Amino acid sequence: MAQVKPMRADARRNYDRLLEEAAAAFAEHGERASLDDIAKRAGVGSGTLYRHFPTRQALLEAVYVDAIDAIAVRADELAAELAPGEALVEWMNELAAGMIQVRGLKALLGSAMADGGAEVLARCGSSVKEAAVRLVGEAQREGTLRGDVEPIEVLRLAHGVASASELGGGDAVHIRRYLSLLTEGLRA
Amino acid sequence: MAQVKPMRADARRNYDRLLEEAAAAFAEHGERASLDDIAKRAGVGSGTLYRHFPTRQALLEAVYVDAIDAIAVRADELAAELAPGEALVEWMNELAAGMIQVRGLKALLGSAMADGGAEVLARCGSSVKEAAVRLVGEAQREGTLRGDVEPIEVLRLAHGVASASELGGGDAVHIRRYLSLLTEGLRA
DNA sequence: AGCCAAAGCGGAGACAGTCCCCGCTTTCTG
DNA sequence: CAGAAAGCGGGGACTGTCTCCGCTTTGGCT
Repeated sequence: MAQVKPMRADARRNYDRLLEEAAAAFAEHGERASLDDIAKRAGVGSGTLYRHFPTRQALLEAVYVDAIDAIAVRADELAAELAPGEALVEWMNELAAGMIQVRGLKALLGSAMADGGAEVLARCGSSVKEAAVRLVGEAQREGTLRGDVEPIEVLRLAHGVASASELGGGDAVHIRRYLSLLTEGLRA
Repeated sequence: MAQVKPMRADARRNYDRLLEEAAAAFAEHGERASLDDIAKRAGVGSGTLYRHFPTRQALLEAVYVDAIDAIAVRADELAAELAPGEALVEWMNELAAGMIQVRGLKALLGSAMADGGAEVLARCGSSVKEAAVRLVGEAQREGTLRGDVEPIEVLRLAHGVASASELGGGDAVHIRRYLSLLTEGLRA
């Protein structure tokens, strides 16, 4: 998705600098870090920040595009290594872990998975959705995943697992535990 | 929990008025409604609001004590009407529905279910926790619920179900669906 | 090289929210 | 009914968001 018209050199410089500082600030202070502060740290005026990224959401999206793409790529790696059913569960595990560890990613992906959130994050959310479609399809063809489960449901359940795990501290043990309760079911 | 020393008449009046307006404001504008605005609507200064409720959390807690108690009471009603396993599932369903419908309740109960959140909401959170202990115990004794599931895990899973359902619109159909996927498990 | 239109910058400032402080008012007590 | 204590309230400091517009930088063009 290269610019149709290349950015002016100073604009490009500021854009990159902002992205860099935003990543640092979000990592340090959480997804609610002050935007004006990010601008200051990047050595630009706040107007410049808001021109490049009209909303906090837009900035978060730009910052986490890489993390989101990595999640989508990871789906294919797992599909190549493991049986379809295992690949799906392992992917959900990594997806939930990513949503917890990378601060702000859960809310961001959440809005991509929300009912009318299609347009908001069309670009980066879609690669994750496509990955889900593939993994779910294969697991169902294999016969280890319930046939009536939709890919979007799997994504939302991963979000739910992340939410539940977060309450317990959000470490790997909790994620595996709640994911296992989901895959196995609560029935005796 | 009556005051050891009764409140002064004007203090009591303001307290009640604030609670009333806060409930209206949270219902209307969500849990992030302006606190100064609530004070204004209640006809008191912001200082008065902050004296009675030092944090937003404290105000939310006070507003939703009733809703939370109702959830705890509902556990016993369901236990009397249904088989233990069904009572637990139905309660989780109502718990998740409550967390979505009563705006702010999900975040509030979330902090009560969080790892170190014991003290924060000791009072109103504990009645819910005790209800969970009862329902889980009976369902396990009956043999319809996995024996290794902890009550706190059930609460966190209800929170997770609410999170997942919210992404789909948060209506009753979604809640039942995600809860059913959890109880039955994802395996074919 | 030098010009100049357009692209882009940046920070002042309007606005909204949170929360504290402390002089003033109301209530309760004897 | 007076005095002390409890409580009030709103001004104001502070932080964050976001816009506006005069000024600067850039890059194509000669």
